[in-house]
Amino acid sequence: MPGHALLELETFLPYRLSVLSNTLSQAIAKVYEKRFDLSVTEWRAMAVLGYCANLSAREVAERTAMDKVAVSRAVARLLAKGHIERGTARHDKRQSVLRLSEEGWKIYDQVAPLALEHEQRLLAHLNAEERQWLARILDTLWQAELVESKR
Amino acid sequence: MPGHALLELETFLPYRLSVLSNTLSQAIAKVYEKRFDLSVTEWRAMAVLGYCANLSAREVAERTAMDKVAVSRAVARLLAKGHIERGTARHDKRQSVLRLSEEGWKIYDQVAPLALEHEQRLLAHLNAEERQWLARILDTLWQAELVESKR
DNA sequence: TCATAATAGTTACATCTGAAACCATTCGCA
DNA sequence: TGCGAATGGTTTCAGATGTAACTATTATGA
Repeated sequence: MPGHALLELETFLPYRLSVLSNTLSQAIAKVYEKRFDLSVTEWRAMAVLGYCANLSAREVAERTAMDKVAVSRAVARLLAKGHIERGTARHDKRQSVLRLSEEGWKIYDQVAPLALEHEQRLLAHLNAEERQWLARILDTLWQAELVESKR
Repeated sequence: MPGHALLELETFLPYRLSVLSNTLSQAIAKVYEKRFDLSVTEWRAMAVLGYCANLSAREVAERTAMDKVAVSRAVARLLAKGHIERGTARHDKRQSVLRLSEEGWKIYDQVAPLALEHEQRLLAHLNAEERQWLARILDTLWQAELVESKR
Protein backbone atom coordinates (compact mmCIF):
# COMPACT_ATOMS: atom_id res chain seq x y z
CA MET A 1 0.00 0.00 0.00
CA PRO A 2 2.27 2.74 -1.18
CA GLY A 3 1.75 6.24 0.10
CA HIS A 4 -0.19 5.26 3.22
CA ALA A 5 0.90 5.67 6.80
CA LEU A 6 2.05 2.43 8.35
CA LEU A 7 0.05 1.75 11.45
CA GLU A 8 0.63 -1.80 12.54
CA LEU A 9 -1.69 -2.65 15.40
CA GLU A 10 0.49 -5.50 16.66
CA THR A 11 3.27 -3.07 17.56
CA PHE A 12 1.19 0.00 18.35
CA LEU A 13 1.63 0.80 22.01
CA PRO A 14 -1.88 2.04 22.87
CA TYR A 15 -3.37 -1.01 21.19
CA ARG A 16 -1.07 -3.46 22.92
CA LEU A 17 -1.70 -1.91 26.30
CA SER A 18 -5.42 -1.97 25.70
CA VAL A 19 -5.61 -5.62 24.71
CA LEU A 20 -3.25 -6.76 27.43
CA SER A 21 -5.04 -4.80 30.08
CA ASN A 22 -8.47 -5.98 28.96
CA THR A 23 -7.65 -9.67 28.87
CA LEU A 24 -5.94 -9.27 32.20
CA SER A 25 -8.81 -7.45 33.89
CA GLN A 26 -11.37 -9.80 32.43
CA ALA A 27 -9.48 -12.86 33.56
CA ILE A 28 -9.67 -11.70 37.15
CA ALA A 29 -13.16 -10.28 36.80
CA LYS A 30 -14.56 -13.53 35.47
CA VAL A 31 -13.76 -15.20 38.75
CA TYR A 32 -15.43 -12.76 41.10
CA GLU A 33 -18.30 -11.90 38.80
CA LYS A 34 -19.56 -15.45 38.81
CA ARG A 35 -18.53 -16.46 42.26
CA PHE A 36 -19.44 -13.34 44.21
CA ASP A 37 -21.85 -11.60 41.85
CA LEU A 38 -19.67 -8.49 41.69
CA SER A 39 -19.20 -6.25 38.66
CA VAL A 40 -15.84 -4.70 37.93
CA THR A 41 -16.99 -1.30 39.15
CA GLU A 42 -18.39 -2.79 42.32
CA TRP A 43 -15.19 -4.65 43.07
CA ARG A 44 -13.09 -1.58 42.40
CA ALA A 45 -15.11 0.38 44.91
CA MET A 46 -14.81 -2.40 47.46
CA ALA A 47 -11.10 -2.74 46.82
CA VAL A 48 -10.46 0.89 47.50
CA LEU A 49 -12.65 0.89 50.60
CA GLY A 50 -10.85 -2.17 51.87
CA TYR A 51 -7.61 -0.30 51.58
CA CYS A 52 -8.88 2.95 53.00
CA ALA A 53 -12.18 3.19 54.87
CA ASN A 54 -14.54 6.14 55.33
CA LEU A 55 -14.04 7.70 51.95
CA SER A 56 -16.62 9.89 50.27
CA ALA A 57 -18.02 8.87 46.87
CA ARG A 58 -15.87 11.50 45.22
CA GLU A 59 -12.74 10.11 46.81
CA VAL A 60 -13.68 6.62 45.68
CA ALA A 61 -14.09 8.01 42.18
CA GLU A 62 -10.66 9.63 42.27
CA ARG A 63 -8.91 6.56 43.55
CA THR A 64 -10.60 4.14 41.15
CA ALA A 65 -10.46 6.42 38.11
CA MET A 66 -14.18 5.90 37.60
CA ASP A 67 -16.56 8.78 37.07
CA LYS A 68 -18.97 9.86 39.77
CA VAL A 69 -22.01 8.35 38.07
CA ALA A 70 -20.39 4.94 37.95
CA VAL A 71 -19.47 5.24 41.59
CA SER A 72 -22.96 6.35 42.54
CA ARG A 73 -24.43 3.28 40.89
CA ALA A 74 -21.84 0.90 42.29
CA VAL A 75 -22.44 2.30 45.75
CA ALA A 76 -26.20 1.91 45.36
CA ARG A 77 -25.83 -1.75 44.43
CA LEU A 78 -23.29 -2.47 47.13
CA LEU A 79 -25.61 -0.89 49.70
CA ALA A 80 -28.50 -2.98 48.43
CA LYS A 81 -26.41 -6.11 48.81
CA GLY A 82 -25.23 -5.04 52.22
CA HIS A 83 -21.55 -5.10 51.29
CA ILE A 84 -20.95 -1.52 52.40
CA GLU A 85 -22.38 0.98 54.86
CA ARG A 86 -22.99 4.66 54.30
CA GLY A 87 -23.00 7.59 56.66
CA THR A 88 -23.03 11.34 56.19
CA ALA A 89 -20.04 13.58 56.86
CA ARG A 90 -20.61 15.66 59.97
CA HIS A 91 -18.94 18.75 58.57
CA ASP A 92 -20.64 18.59 55.16
CA LYS A 93 -24.05 17.00 54.71
CA ARG A 94 -23.49 16.58 50.98
CA GLN A 95 -20.70 14.11 51.46
CA SER A 96 -21.20 10.45 52.20
CA VAL A 97 -18.88 8.34 54.30
CA LEU A 98 -18.44 4.84 52.94
CA ARG A 99 -16.95 1.73 54.47
CA LEU A 100 -17.15 -2.02 54.06
CA SER A 101 -19.69 -3.81 56.21
CA GLU A 102 -18.96 -6.98 58.15
CA GLU A 103 -20.34 -8.90 55.17
CA GLY A 104 -18.29 -6.78 52.79
CA TRP A 105 -15.08 -7.65 54.59
CA LYS A 106 -15.84 -11.33 54.29
CA ILE A 107 -16.06 -10.97 50.53
CA TYR A 108 -13.05 -8.68 50.35
CA ASP A 109 -10.99 -11.21 52.23
CA GLN A 110 -11.74 -13.78 49.58
CA VAL A 111 -11.43 -11.67 46.45
CA ALA A 112 -8.34 -9.63 47.30
CA PRO A 113 -6.07 -12.67 47.63
CA LEU A 114 -7.39 -13.98 44.32
CA ALA A 115 -6.51 -10.73 42.60
CA LEU A 116 -3.08 -10.57 44.19
CA GLU A 117 -2.42 -14.16 43.28
CA HIS A 118 -3.30 -13.50 39.67
CA GLU A 119 -0.93 -10.56 39.60
CA GLN A 120 1.84 -12.71 41.06
CA ARG A 121 1.25 -15.43 38.52
CA LEU A 122 1.70 -12.86 35.80
CA LEU A 123 4.75 -11.21 37.34
CA ALA A 124 6.33 -14.61 37.74
CA HIS A 125 7.10 -14.45 34.03
CA LEU A 126 9.40 -11.48 34.62
CA ASN A 127 12.70 -11.44 36.46
CA ALA A 128 13.59 -8.88 39.10
CA GLU A 129 15.27 -6.55 36.63
CA GLU A 130 12.31 -6.56 34.29
CA ARG A 131 9.91 -5.87 37.11
CA GLN A 132 11.85 -2.84 38.16
CA TRP A 133 11.96 -1.47 34.64
CA LEU A 134 8.25 -2.09 34.23
CA ALA A 135 7.38 -0.27 37.42
CA ARG A 136 9.58 2.64 36.43
CA ILE A 137 8.28 2.86 32.89
CA LEU A 138 4.66 2.69 33.98
CA ASP A 139 5.32 5.50 36.44
CA THR A 140 6.76 7.65 33.69
CA LEU A 141 4.00 6.95 31.17
CA TRP A 142 1.37 7.41 33.84
CA GLN A 143 2.72 10.82 34.71
CA ALA A 144 3.11 11.84 31.09
CA GLU A 145 -0.35 10.75 30.08
CA LEU A 146 -2.12 12.26 33.06
CA VAL A 147 -0.47 15.57 32.30
CA GLU A 148 -1.50 15.32 28.65
CA SER A 149 -5.08 14.40 29.44
CA LYS A 150 -5.54 17.39 31.73
CA ARG A 151 -4.63 19.89 29.06
CA MET B 1 -6.63 -3.19 59.17
CA PRO B 2 -4.97 -6.20 60.69
CA GLY B 3 -5.66 -9.59 59.21
CA HIS B 4 -6.75 -8.34 55.82
CA ALA B 5 -4.98 -8.82 52.51
CA LEU B 6 -3.16 -5.72 51.35
CA LEU B 7 -4.37 -4.79 47.91
CA GLU B 8 -3.18 -1.32 47.06
CA LEU B 9 -4.72 -0.21 43.78
CA GLU B 10 -2.02 2.37 43.09
CA THR B 11 0.61 -0.33 42.75
CA PHE B 12 -1.59 -3.15 41.46
CA LEU B 13 -0.43 -4.01 37.96
CA PRO B 14 -3.78 -4.85 36.33
CA TYR B 15 -5.27 -1.66 37.69
CA ARG B 16 -2.38 0.52 36.55
CA LEU B 17 -2.43 -0.97 33.09
CA SER B 18 -6.16 -0.50 32.87
CA VAL B 19 -6.16 3.16 33.84
CA LEU B 20 -3.15 4.00 31.73
CA SER B 21 -4.52 2.23 28.71
CA ASN B 22 -7.95 3.81 29.07
CA THR B 23 -6.75 7.38 29.38
CA LEU B 24 -4.41 6.75 26.49
CA SER B 25 -7.05 5.26 24.20
CA GLN B 26 -9.55 7.93 25.07
CA ALA B 27 -7.10 10.70 24.42
CA ILE B 28 -6.62 9.52 20.86
CA ALA B 29 -10.26 8.55 20.42
CA LYS B 30 -11.50 11.96 21.42
CA VAL B 31 -9.83 13.45 18.38
CA TYR B 32 -11.22 11.18 15.70
CA GLU B 33 -14.60 10.71 17.34
CA LYS B 34 -15.39 14.38 17.03
CA ARG B 35 -13.53 15.15 13.86
CA PHE B 36 -14.36 12.10 11.78
CA ASP B 37 -17.43 10.73 13.56
CA LEU B 38 -15.72 7.39 14.23
CA SER B 39 -16.19 5.23 17.30
CA VAL B 40 -13.28 3.31 18.77
CA THR B 41 -14.53 0.03 17.35
CA GLU B 42 -15.03 1.56 13.93
CA TRP B 43 -11.56 3.02 13.88
CA ARG B 44 -10.02 -0.26 15.03
CA ALA B 45 -11.66 -2.07 12.14
CA MET B 46 -10.48 0.56 9.70
CA ALA B 47 -6.98 0.49 11.13
CA VAL B 48 -6.66 -3.22 10.63
CA LEU B 49 -8.11 -3.07 7.12
CA GLY B 50 -5.73 -0.29 6.23
CA TYR B 51 -2.87 -2.49 7.24
CA CYS B 52 -4.18 -5.65 5.61
CA ALA B 53 -7.03 -5.59 3.10
CA ASN B 54 -9.57 -8.25 2.18
CA LEU B 55 -9.99 -9.73 5.61
CA SER B 56 -13.12 -11.53 6.73
CA ALA B 57 -15.09 -10.25 9.71
CA ARG B 58 -13.69 -13.04 11.82
CA GLU B 59 -10.15 -12.07 10.93
CA VAL B 60 -10.88 -8.46 11.78
CA ALA B 61 -12.19 -9.66 15.12
CA GLU B 62 -9.04 -11.66 15.79
CA ARG B 63 -6.69 -8.86 14.90
CA THR B 64 -8.55 -6.18 16.82
CA ALA B 65 -9.32 -8.36 19.83
CA MET B 66 -12.98 -7.37 19.54
CA ASP B 67 -15.76 -9.93 19.62
CA LYS B 68 -17.67 -10.80 16.49
CA VAL B 69 -20.78 -8.90 17.50
CA ALA B 70 -18.82 -5.70 17.88
CA VAL B 71 -17.18 -6.26 14.53
CA SER B 72 -20.49 -6.99 12.86
CA ARG B 73 -21.89 -3.72 14.10
CA ALA B 74 -18.80 -1.70 13.27
CA VAL B 75 -18.81 -3.17 9.77
CA ALA B 76 -22.48 -2.33 9.32
CA ARG B 77 -21.89 1.29 10.27
CA LEU B 78 -18.76 1.62 8.16
CA LEU B 79 -20.64 0.22 5.17
CA ALA B 80 -23.47 2.68 5.73
CA LYS B 81 -20.98 5.53 5.81
CA GLY B 82 -19.24 4.21 2.74
CA HIS B 83 -15.88 3.87 4.47
CA ILE B 84 -15.46 0.21 3.55
CA GLU B 85 -16.64 -2.21 0.86
CA ARG B 86 -17.78 -5.78 1.34
CA GLY B 87 -17.65 -8.77 -0.96
CA THR B 88 -18.22 -12.47 -0.45
CA ALA B 89 -15.45 -15.06 -0.40
CA ARG B 90 -15.58 -17.18 -3.54
CA HIS B 91 -14.66 -20.39 -1.77
CA ASP B 92 -17.01 -19.89 1.17
CA LYS B 93 -20.21 -17.92 0.83
CA ARG B 94 -20.44 -17.42 4.58
CA GLN B 95 -17.32 -15.31 4.72
CA SER B 96 -17.21 -11.65 3.85
CA VAL B 97 -14.26 -9.91 2.27
CA LEU B 98 -13.69 -6.43 3.64
CA ARG B 99 -11.54 -3.56 2.44
CA LEU B 100 -11.36 0.21 2.76
CA SER B 101 -13.14 2.20 0.08
CA GLU B 102 -11.64 5.20 -1.70
CA GLU B 103 -13.39 7.36 0.89
CA GLY B 104 -12.18 5.12 3.68
CA TRP B 105 -8.57 5.55 2.63
CA LYS B 106 -8.92 9.30 2.73
CA ILE B 107 -10.00 9.12 6.34
CA TYR B 108 -7.41 6.49 7.21
CA ASP B 109 -4.69 8.71 5.81
CA GLN B 110 -5.69 11.45 8.20
CA VAL B 111 -6.32 9.42 11.33
CA ALA B 112 -3.38 7.02 11.20
CA PRO B 113 -0.76 9.77 11.38
CA LEU B 114 -2.61 11.31 14.30
CA ALA B 115 -2.50 8.04 16.18
CA LEU B 116 1.16 7.47 15.40
CA GLU B 117 1.99 10.98 16.44
CA HIS B 118 0.28 10.50 19.77
CA GLU B 119 2.24 7.31 20.34
CA GLN B 120 5.47 9.12 19.54
CA ARG B 121 4.62 11.94 21.91
CA LEU B 122 4.17 9.39 24.65
CA LEU B 123 7.29 7.40 23.82
CA ALA B 124 9.29 10.61 23.81
CA HIS B 125 9.19 10.42 27.60
CA LEU B 126 11.22 7.21 27.50
CA ASN B 127 14.80 6.80 26.46
CA ALA B 128 15.99 4.12 24.05
CA GLU B 129 16.81 1.65 26.78
CA GLU B 130 13.43 2.03 28.43
CA ARG B 131 11.65 1.57 25.13
CA GLN B 132 13.43 -1.69 24.51
CA TRP B 133 12.62 -2.99 27.94
CA LEU B 134 9.01 -1.98 27.54
CA ALA B 135 8.65 -3.75 24.21
CA ARG B 136 10.26 -6.85 25.60
CA ILE B 137 8.21 -6.90 28.77
CA LEU B 138 4.95 -6.36 26.92
CA ASP B 139 5.82 -9.26 24.64
CA THR B 140 6.39 -11.51 27.60
CA LEU B 141 3.25 -10.48 29.45
CA TRP B 142 1.22 -10.68 26.28
CA GLN B 143 2.34 -14.23 25.68
CA ALA B 144 1.81 -15.25 29.27
CA GLU B 145 -1.65 -13.75 29.51
CA LEU B 146 -2.88 -15.11 26.21
CA VAL B 147 -1.80 -18.57 27.25
CA GLU B 148 -3.57 -18.14 30.59
CA SER B 149 -6.76 -16.87 29.04
CA LYS B 150 -7.03 -19.81 26.69
CA ARG B 151 -6.97 -22.37 29.45
C1' DT C 1 -26.32 38.70 54.86
C1' DC C 2 -27.80 37.66 50.67
C1' DA C 3 -27.24 36.16 45.91
C1' DT C 4 -24.40 33.63 43.00
C1' DA C 5 -21.29 30.04 42.10
C1' DA C 6 -19.35 25.68 43.16
C1' DT C 7 -19.58 20.94 44.86
C1' DA C 8 -21.52 16.03 46.25
C1' DG C 9 -24.35 12.93 44.66
C1' DT C 10 -28.58 11.13 41.94
C1' DT C 11 -31.64 10.58 37.99
C1' DA C 12 -33.05 10.37 33.00
C1' DC C 13 -32.09 9.48 28.49
C1' DA C 14 -29.82 7.77 24.67
C1' DT C 15 -26.26 4.85 23.29
C1' DC C 16 -23.28 0.94 23.68
C1' DT C 17 -22.24 -3.70 24.93
C1' DG C 18 -22.18 -8.89 25.52
C1' DA C 19 -24.63 -13.32 25.81
C1' DA C 20 -27.54 -16.16 23.65
C1' DA C 21 -30.52 -17.33 19.97
C1' DC C 22 -30.71 -17.38 15.24
C1' DC C 23 -29.95 -18.21 9.86
C1' DA C 24 -27.15 -19.74 6.15
C1' DT C 25 -23.42 -22.30 4.62
C1' DT C 26 -19.80 -25.64 4.91
C1' DC C 27 -17.40 -29.54 7.08
C1' DG C 28 -16.84 -34.31 8.83
C1' DC C 29 -17.76 -38.71 8.29
C1' DA C 30 -20.51 -42.84 8.12
C1' DT D 1 -24.54 -39.09 -0.77
C1' DG D 2 -26.74 -37.18 3.33
C1' DC D 3 -27.16 -35.84 8.12
C1' DG D 4 -25.42 -33.81 12.42
C1' DA D 5 -21.87 -30.70 13.99
C1' DA D 6 -19.25 -26.61 13.30
C1' DT D 7 -18.52 -21.98 11.47
C1' DG D 8 -19.38 -17.01 9.73
C1' DG D 9 -22.19 -13.50 10.55
C1' DT D 10 -26.59 -11.00 12.22
C1' DT D 11 -30.30 -9.97 15.40
C1' DT D 12 -32.43 -9.64 19.87
C1' DC D 13 -32.75 -8.57 24.55
C1' DA D 14 -31.25 -7.16 28.89
C1' DG D 15 -27.92 -4.78 31.34
C1' DA D 16 -24.02 -1.27 31.42
C1' DT D 17 -22.31 3.31 30.34
C1' DG D 18 -21.61 8.44 29.59
C1' DT D 19 -23.67 13.09 29.13
C1' DA D 20 -26.46 16.31 30.73
C1' DA D 21 -29.89 17.87 33.73
C1' DC D 22 -31.28 17.93 38.43
C1' DT D 23 -31.49 18.43 43.96
C1' DA D 24 -29.34 19.60 48.10
C1' DT D 25 -25.79 21.71 50.51
C1' DT D 26 -21.79 24.65 51.18
C1' DA D 27 -18.53 28.35 49.76
C1' DT D 28 -17.64 33.07 48.05
C1' DG D 29 -17.67 37.82 47.92
C1' DA D 30 -19.99 42.29 47.34
